[in-house]
Amino acid sequence: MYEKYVKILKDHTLKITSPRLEVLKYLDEHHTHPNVEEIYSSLKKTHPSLSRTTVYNSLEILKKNRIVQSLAISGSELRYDIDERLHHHFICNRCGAILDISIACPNMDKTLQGGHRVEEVQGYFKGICKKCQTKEKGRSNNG
Amino acid sequence: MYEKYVKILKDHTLKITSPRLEVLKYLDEHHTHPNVEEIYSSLKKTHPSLSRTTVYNSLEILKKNRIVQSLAISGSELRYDIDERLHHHFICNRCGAILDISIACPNMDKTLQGGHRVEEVQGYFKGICKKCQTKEKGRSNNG
DNA sequence: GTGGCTGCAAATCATTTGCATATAC
DNA sequence: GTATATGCAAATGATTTGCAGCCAC
Repeated sequence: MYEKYVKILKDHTLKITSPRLEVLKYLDEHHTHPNVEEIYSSLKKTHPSLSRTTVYNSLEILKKNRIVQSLAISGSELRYDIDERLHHHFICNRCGAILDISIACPNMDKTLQGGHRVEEVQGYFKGICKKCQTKEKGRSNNG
Repeated sequence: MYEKYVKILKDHTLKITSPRLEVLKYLDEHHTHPNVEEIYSSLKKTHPSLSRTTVYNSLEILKKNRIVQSLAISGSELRYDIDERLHHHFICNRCGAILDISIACPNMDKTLQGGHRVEEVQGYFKGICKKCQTKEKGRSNNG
């Protein structure tokens, strides 16, 4: 059940603790780009002693080890994602859904014109998702 | 002196107020991607009655009118920029500088694979800027 | 004249910090 | 056994809100 996550932590020489395994499992099973509150309140149900601080701590160390990445796309709070390289994100300005975008952006992991070394690229696409467009058509074009 | 900014506001049928003109002028003259505090404390010197709230309000309405854009690139606070379309940003993880990147990312202003309508694209490139790389070489490769 | 804007103080909300206890190795 | 992680409560810091007075149009 947890071997997969144990392995990930071991591979990065991180201590194996319950909160880290749970956070990792949660992100692996929910590719919805949850914020801290969502992760916390969900895990709290089965692990009542869990604290928000620990969720923050766990995410922080997973992030430092490039196991997860944080997204500032929503504006108000950070959202988290298992860090599979080379994908970007779309946020719907209507419903707030955050979707993975698999187009490759050129110039990743390169040195830019000015000589700046790029270590990470995040592409944030904002607009109206398919679903919300359909809804709009449905009720003509008012509101 | 302010005609340029008056025109911008008029073109968007916004009321011409001193805070709006000053914020606009500040961003036009400082392409450093300042945060609210920087804008506020700078303008406060010459306009002592200015309030932080008004800076927030002004930026908000300028943003709604697509005259400025906000960047969530720094993590902790929003940074602002005169909104010239089609440019992206690089942040140096060492010194925190935010630089304009002029490469064009494909797939802007298009409909993505999933049928999502894109209205805005922000590319955040993170790494080590030229200057900081030079500094590092200077002192060998420790610390 | 009036609706929208400004500016103040208080509230909110995500995140961080300090610290005592617990636990992985 | 010890360094590190957890969990609690309090602190911080950016941003928002409520509201009274003011000003652009």
